[in-house]
Amino acid sequence: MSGKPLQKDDIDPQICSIDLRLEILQGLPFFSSLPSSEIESINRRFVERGYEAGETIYFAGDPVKHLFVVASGKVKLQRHSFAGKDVLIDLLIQGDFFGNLSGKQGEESAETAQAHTMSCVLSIGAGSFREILAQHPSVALRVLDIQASRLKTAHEQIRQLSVYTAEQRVAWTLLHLADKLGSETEHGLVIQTPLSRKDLAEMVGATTETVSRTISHFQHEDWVRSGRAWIAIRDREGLRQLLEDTTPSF
Amino acid sequence: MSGKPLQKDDIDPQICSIDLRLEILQGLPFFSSLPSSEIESINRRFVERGYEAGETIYFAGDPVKHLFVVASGKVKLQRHSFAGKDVLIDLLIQGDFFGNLSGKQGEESAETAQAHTMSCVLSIGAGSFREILAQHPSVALRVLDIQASRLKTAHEQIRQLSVYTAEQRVAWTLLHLADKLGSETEHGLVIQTPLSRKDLAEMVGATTETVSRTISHFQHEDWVRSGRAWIAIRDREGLRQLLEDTTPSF
DNA sequence: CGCTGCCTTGATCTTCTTCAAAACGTGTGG
DNA sequence: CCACACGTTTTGAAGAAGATCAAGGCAGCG
Repeated sequence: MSGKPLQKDDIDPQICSIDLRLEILQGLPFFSSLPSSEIESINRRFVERGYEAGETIYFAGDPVKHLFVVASGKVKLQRHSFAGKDVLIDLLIQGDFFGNLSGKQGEESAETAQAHTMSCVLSIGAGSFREILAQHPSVALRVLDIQASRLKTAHEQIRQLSVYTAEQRVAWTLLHLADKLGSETEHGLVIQTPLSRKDLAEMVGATTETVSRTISHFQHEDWVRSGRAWIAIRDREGLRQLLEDTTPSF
Repeated sequence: MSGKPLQKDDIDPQICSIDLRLEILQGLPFFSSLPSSEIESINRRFVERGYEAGETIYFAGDPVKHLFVVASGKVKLQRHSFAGKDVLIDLLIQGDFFGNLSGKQGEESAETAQAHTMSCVLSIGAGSFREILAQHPSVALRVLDIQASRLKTAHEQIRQLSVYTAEQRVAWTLLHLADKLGSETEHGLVIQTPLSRKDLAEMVGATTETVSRTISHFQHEDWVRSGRAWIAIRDREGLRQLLEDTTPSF
């Protein structure tokens, strides 16, 4: 066993370089159809900003006037409830957008956006983004597709919360995260982001204790390996079997 | 007490008249910005069809090639799990769209769409709808807004399932349905759709027994009045207080 | 008028939360 | 480099919420 299971996001202090910006914007699924000259002009309308891990980008209730795009790092969206019972709605990675997509200026966000790791985030005024969409229908259609697929994921999450046990939800969430963030290492398929028991608990709608017990169980079965804020999957099949008879494609 | 609490949807056998079609399409939030000549030409690209209550429009797993719009009646979207454990994801009313919004032809639906009451549904090929969107950016932007607001609702549902008790979820769902479908009658604010305990159970992620007990409780408090497949709300405040300290705006 | 399916109510059992305390890891200051 | 302190994680035991199993009641319909 050598070193930490999580690979450092080796990003310079200067995390928001111009080069990176252009590269990200070109790589965005919804801009990829545009000529690069057009992308460069769009690039000029974006503003970048770096965030420390844990720093808040905006709070639930704030009037949000911008659309944001994750250029590097990870951003989490969460909803709050009484007694600090938060829910982690989504974990966004490079290329994902969030914030105000709609025309309504100053709409209040229902979610808090927080940098989960050190991140670079691009932003553009909601109105400017709308102009781009109006000028480039192909972009609007791509954005629509992405929203549709997000809605699908959200619906699957609703189903999952409705019918699964806590253990099944943890298994499902780990498999989901592995698809999104997994990378092979000596420890197994490591989910490449620092993931505390609390984070996981807020994703599956359970307490940290329940998640801890569940992970312990998974470890005894040798399905996963885990430490402080990291998890690696060693046996996808084992986890998948927990969902047996219940898993559609998603 | 006179008659049934639910008002009949007084729609002729001929539920899909041409008049209705045009009226619906004009009333759609995303077409409202277009000149009526344009709407008439769009109208010609839609096909209508009536469904009996309980009839399936498409099954989960089917390749769906059309976008559908509810012209009259109610349509429910559900996801299935093992052992008949279904989840009622959404209840669509006049003007709501569903089906294949994306470009991908023949994409498999994750949901089953079923007529909850006798319904008239308009449909258009997914490709044709895309053409309309591409030609009319204003329409695309409106559709995008609607999707965004649906995503918001879905996220709120996720939060709710994560932190609320079954009783709170029932209360929340009733208030939500009252906003969407409520109409004042002598019995109170009646939710205008036949709503069985099973339907409610599938909406809140609980068993029919739990829902039944909860409704009984609410009735004893005189917050609601209910019978076979109908519910009326007599005291919004009572229900809302159950959500105390926990309710954001949504 | 009796059948069928929905709704209600009760008793028991499982799952998960809550409360509590100990073990562990990590970073800090001596 | 070690020791201490803090936050996270683990584990245990008790309790509550909800599911399940089971039976009886009621409404609508043939």
